[in-house]
Amino acid sequence: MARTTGSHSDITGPRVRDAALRLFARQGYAAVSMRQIAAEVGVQAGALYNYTPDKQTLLFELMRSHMVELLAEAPVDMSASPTQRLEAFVRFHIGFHHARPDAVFIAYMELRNLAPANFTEIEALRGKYEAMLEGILRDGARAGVFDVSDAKIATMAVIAMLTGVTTWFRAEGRLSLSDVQDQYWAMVRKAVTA
Amino acid sequence: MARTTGSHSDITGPRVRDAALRLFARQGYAAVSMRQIAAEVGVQAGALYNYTPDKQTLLFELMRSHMVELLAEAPVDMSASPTQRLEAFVRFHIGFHHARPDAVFIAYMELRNLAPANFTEIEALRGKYEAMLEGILRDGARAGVFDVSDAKIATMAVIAMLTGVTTWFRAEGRLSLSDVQDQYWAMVRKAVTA
DNA sequence: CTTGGTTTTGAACGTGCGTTCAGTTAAATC
DNA sequence: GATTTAACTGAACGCACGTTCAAAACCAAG
Repeated sequence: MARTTGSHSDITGPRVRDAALRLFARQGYAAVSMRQIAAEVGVQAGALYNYTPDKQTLLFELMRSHMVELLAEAPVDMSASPTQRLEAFVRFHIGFHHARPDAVFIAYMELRNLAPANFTEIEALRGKYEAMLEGILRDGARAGVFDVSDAKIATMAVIAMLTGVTTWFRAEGRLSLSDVQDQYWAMVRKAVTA
Repeated sequence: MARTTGSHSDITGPRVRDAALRLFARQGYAAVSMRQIAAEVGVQAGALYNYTPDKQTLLFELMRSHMVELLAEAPVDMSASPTQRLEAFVRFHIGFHHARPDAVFIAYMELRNLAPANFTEIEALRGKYEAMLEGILRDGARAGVFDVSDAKIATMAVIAMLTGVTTWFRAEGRLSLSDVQDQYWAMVRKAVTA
């Protein structure tokens, strides 16, 4: 057996995913060719097929790993109060998404380019994440500290609001990340508080 | 001069735009071919070029007419109180966007597929619309009825929240359009009120 | 029925697509 | 240094793309 360590694939593999992530986010999945990704990495198009069975799977894996990471890092502290849990969620969501603008863009924009089976799987992961927020809102409503007449609607409203940050916020600008987190938390808190 | 009335172009033109709107929204601009649009209309691909100089302009005109219509119909009543104006804006935004899900989808998802000059023009129109909301929030903050530490952030937050409705709301579901408008208005009101 | 302009067809253009694969290169092991 | 095998090249496959255009079809007016 030859070349098990120091293999180029340890380097090229991540570079393929990085290039695909960036290009898909900037131009859209359908508008990016395998040759473009290959050129970005510095190989020929054929070499990409050492790292993905096809273009569709490349997109799917990018989205899946993003969602898995999101779920793994989301704060879960059931001993905290609903208000504390909601604040942690809001700050986490903004911070996590801000650190991965390309992945966020893809996860929200390229759903329609997923093959049906892949779409189902990504949607299930997204559903889990939304359920975390919905649970917080329901617990708070039951405890009387939140006033949300429909937890599902409030969940969608808060997530849309938070995710929107990635469309305009740039850290070089007028505001710091924690400024933005503070202000969004203030708005969310007021919106749901009884 | 022959065939000035009863001309087919009066029929085919709108049908081309309708088909393009629907297909672009469902599959994305880059993933839709001119032949697909033509097939939907029932003509050959070449015939489309009687109605648009090229595919890019077809997308641009769809987006532009959507934004122009949005600006034309947005409520402007400077004699009303900031709270009343904000409520009218919230209800209008949800209602207008709900009636045009395909156009909304395109206007928010296909910006990156616009040629630079076209992008600039669409962004200018969007900026005008956002300025309407920002003006309401600033007026309310000046009058002391709103508490928004940064009107720009609040504008982006509210618009993202409202636009998110189109991603999940279907009128056949559990909730009516006015249910949704009521609940979003309740959340927005609480979020910005002093 | 003829005329004349509008609308559409159908074929063609060059280009780039995703993917495959035989062959080449290069590095780790013996 | 020979062997082994992972990694990559470069060419090719059939296909679909946006766009063009001469010719045909069509229809209202004269």
